[in-house]
Amino acid sequence: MPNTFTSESLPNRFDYHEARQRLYAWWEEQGYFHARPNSGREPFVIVIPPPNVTGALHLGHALNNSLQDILIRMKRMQGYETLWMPGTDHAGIATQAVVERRLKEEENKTRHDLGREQLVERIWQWKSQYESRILSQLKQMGCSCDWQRTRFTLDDVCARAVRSTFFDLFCKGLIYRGKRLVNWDTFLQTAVSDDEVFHEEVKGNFWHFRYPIIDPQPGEPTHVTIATTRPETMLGDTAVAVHPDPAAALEQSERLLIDKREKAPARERDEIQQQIDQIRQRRQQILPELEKLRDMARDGRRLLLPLLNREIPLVMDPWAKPELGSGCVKITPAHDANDYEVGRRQDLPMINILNPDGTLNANAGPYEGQSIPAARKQVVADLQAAGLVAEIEDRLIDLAHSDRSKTPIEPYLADQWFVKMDQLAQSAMDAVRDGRVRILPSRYTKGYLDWLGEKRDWPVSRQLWWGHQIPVWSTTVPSDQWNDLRDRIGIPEAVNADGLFQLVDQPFVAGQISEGPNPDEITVYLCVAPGHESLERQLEQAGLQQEQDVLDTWFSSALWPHSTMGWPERTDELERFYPTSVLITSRDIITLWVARMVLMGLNNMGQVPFRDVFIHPKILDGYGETMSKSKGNGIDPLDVIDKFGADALRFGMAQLATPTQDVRLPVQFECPHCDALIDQTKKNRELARIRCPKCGNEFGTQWARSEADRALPRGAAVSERFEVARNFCNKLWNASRFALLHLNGYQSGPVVETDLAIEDRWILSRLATVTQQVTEALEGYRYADAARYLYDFAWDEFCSFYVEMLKSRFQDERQRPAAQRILAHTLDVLLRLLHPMIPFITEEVWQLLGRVAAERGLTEPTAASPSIMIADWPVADASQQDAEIEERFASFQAVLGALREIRSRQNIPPKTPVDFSVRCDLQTSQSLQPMAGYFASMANATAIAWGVDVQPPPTHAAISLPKAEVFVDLQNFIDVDAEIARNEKLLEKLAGQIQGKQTKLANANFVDRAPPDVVSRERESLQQLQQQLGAVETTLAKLQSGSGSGLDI
RNA sequence: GGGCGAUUAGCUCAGUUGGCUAGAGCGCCGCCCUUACAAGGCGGAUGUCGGCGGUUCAAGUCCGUCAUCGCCCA
Repeated sequence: MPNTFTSESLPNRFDYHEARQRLYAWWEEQGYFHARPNSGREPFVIVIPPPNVTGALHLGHALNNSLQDILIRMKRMQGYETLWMPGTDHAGIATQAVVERRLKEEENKTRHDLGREQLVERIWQWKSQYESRILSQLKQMGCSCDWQRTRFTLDDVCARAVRSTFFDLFCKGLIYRGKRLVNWDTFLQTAVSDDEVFHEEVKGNFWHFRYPIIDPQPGEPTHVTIATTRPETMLGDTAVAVHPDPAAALEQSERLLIDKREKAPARERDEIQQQIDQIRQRRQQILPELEKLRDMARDGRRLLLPLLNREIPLVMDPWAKPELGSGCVKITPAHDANDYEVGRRQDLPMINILNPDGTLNANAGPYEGQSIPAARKQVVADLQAAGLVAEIEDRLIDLAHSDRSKTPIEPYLADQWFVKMDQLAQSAMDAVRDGRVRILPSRYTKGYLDWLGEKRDWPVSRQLWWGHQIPVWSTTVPSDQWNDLRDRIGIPEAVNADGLFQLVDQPFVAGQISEGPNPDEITVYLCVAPGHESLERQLEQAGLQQEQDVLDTWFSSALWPHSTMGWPERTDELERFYPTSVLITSRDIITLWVARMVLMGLNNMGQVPFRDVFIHPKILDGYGETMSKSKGNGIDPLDVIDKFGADALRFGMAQLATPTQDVRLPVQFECPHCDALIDQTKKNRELARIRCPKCGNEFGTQWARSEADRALPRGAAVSERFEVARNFCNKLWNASRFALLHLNGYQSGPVVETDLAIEDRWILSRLATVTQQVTEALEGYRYADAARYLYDFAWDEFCSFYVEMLKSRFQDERQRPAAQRILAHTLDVLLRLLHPMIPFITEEVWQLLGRVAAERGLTEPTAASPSIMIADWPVADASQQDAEIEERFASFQAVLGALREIRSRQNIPPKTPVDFSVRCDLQTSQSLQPMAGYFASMANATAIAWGVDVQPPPTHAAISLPKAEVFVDLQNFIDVDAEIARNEKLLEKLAGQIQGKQTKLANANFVDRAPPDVVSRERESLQQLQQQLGAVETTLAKLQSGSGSGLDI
């Protein structure tokens, strides 16, 4: 390959598609991503928050992973042995739901048609498809993960960790089985967690029913009225409750309302007053009856549950609210969360009336076999026939739906496995409280601690087929066969208080004895340690069965920081890379995942899983809504990469990563015909086809289903926010192109002090500062700051000034060698600083630069490393930071700016030269005069006079700067009116500012009490303003007198 | 109901611990296809910093309050 470049050999746009694939493959080949536990370097480790294999990655993942890679790449360059552990999560319910839904849609089959084994096989197929899609997305983004270590939460290594953990917790007595009211998805036939439930208001009714009282005494009510939104649940009623002290309860709510009324703004008071009046009314109207019912409840009186004719007690419980409805409430402990609590308090039977598929079971008597809606209709009709329906109200009902199947959730009493959380949660709280784990930004700490502080036991079983099957084998025997069973499988005589034991001579099986489902039955649960399949077979031969349920996905995710490294084996990886350095994730899984990782890490490893948790913002669309496929406002990172390049995607992400909690990213459709960007609206995002307003052609969207729609070319959803980053990359490419074209004949060698021009010293000073700022910003997770420092430096300083100024120096044979060395060095450092954010373009330029300038450096040039990925991270050289030079340069920039402004205001064509003079002190003129050539090359302006005594030419435009006045001779072009207008406006502005300062300085309080340096700064600035004002006044006077008598004053 | 956060230019956002004349990108206006870059260059216009009150010599920044919006928990 040639070692010189021509403008033909270097395209003026970076071909990011071609370079991305070539460079990534090369990096991987070189093994740069692979971490070696025995390198002796200090480790820096991140485990990826494993994406769900449910679907492809979206922009939120792109943000999350960009931030991880940026940090990993910087740390790698800083000399750490870096490990970025990749992998994916099996996402139990989500993935199974997706596959089941497709099964239904495409083959009209349910999972029961397939059976467990086949369904799981289908899900594995889905998994491998999406896993490779996800990993490919990460690779296209440039992520430098250690792919040789890729894990999956359901693979053998992770499975072993899960089993070991479960066995350990079981032995410690932290696992138990219990009844619990769960959110039952009747479609998927599984419990779903609260996080997988969404609430939606639907139209419904509030039915008021009357339950007869058994043998009412004279003067007593004959019926109790209750109300419900779900009539069929009355079949599971086991009591009706009345408040134990309705008078006190009414009084209390009245007090609260009065209190609220006092504090409320005026316009809300009326409404509150109405509520108070209502309570007072109730006290008159229904309190006597409620008190009577309360007394009857105390006497143990009973009601007859209609339709089933079951006797149920009237109980006293504060859950019954005298201020609502009739004041009495039906209690259905097996189908309502609040009633469940009442049932526990009052020791009521809990009658489950549902089958797992949502039909009614035998407990529903004549309604057995009906679906919920059918039963609801029938129950209402039957009650109506019996004359027991008091009223039917229309009402909006807040109904829980399953996120996965979109069907209504039924509260359902089921057997579940739990993890006791008290000690585990405490350990995770302590780790954050004492600083072993830092959560950043720190405001998220509170949520973490509050959540753990509730110490609610963790239900870990899921009625699914996709996941880690619970490693427990059980059997139930009548108590008279207990001894037989005990002998058969070797249960010891002695068990501890919780019924825990270890099998005789068998340390790999722990067990627990508990009551069976029926009286006089005993159930024994045996948990088997991993790696003992023959024991499992023996238990099965002895008549025990393995639990059908699988574990909550988060159970395996919680182990991720150590399971991925091979725990429970004591691997080199664990030894070297645990605990990890930082976890980078988004706030919605702080409790679900982060907290659980901390407590599991502490339980299994005795050490926290990571030092820092960095929480990055969440990406919303332009309307402030979370992006999702179902809304149609999601963006596929690959579409962004396609349009703007992976570097632009990453740089854009870094720019977004501010410490706020959300960032908005307006979404556009890209017309596939003309590339126009069309703003996405709430309307058009739901359309299957859109007509481009620019070219008039139609394109399809993600909603295209019909054949005609699908035949249209697809319009990708992207965001023009990445355009900024793409333009930046292009700017960098072209600055690099300039450098490469001008480094012909480059020879490495030390740069000596006398070689340095002011602009060299300036750019080196700025470079040192930026190096320091960027390093500090990234180390503090301030990505957006780091991106801004680099953007501003590269564009506004390196390109706009330094490169511009080099153009004339390259014309000079004597200056060229040093200028080339400094340019090569500056570009070299800049590329390295930018590499973590925009790895592809920086590597490409690095390789090209290596061909013309293989050895680079200021004092001791050395050979550049073969890849920028493994080049040293720049270290700021404080000795190059020079405040005085920066100040001098700022004066230069100010004068240049004044010249350009005057030119522009006066509409002087760029090619027309102008003369100017500068009135300033000696020091300023000495520092600016040597830059005369740059005024010529950058503003096409020639300096004709410098100094204190400079007088403006007769016809001129002037700009007054803090340290100088710039006069441009305008005898050929002046536009007097424009100049007068500008000066008048300026005059007004200056006068206002001076007024403000004068008032401030006239204030004795300010002068006495503000710090002296602030006061003197104010004085100085006032003086400068006054000076500028004087200059403007003079100019204005001249212009005005001149305008009457022609231009040539 | 409790908690967290946001509100700064037409749009998307920066503005350390209160202290020079509140910034950027996009968009807009004017001039320029200048041999690194029109995905560019040069210049310009645009803000009662959500409202009200308070603390302070000094408030976009601190406190209170109201309004609007978002998220989390119950």
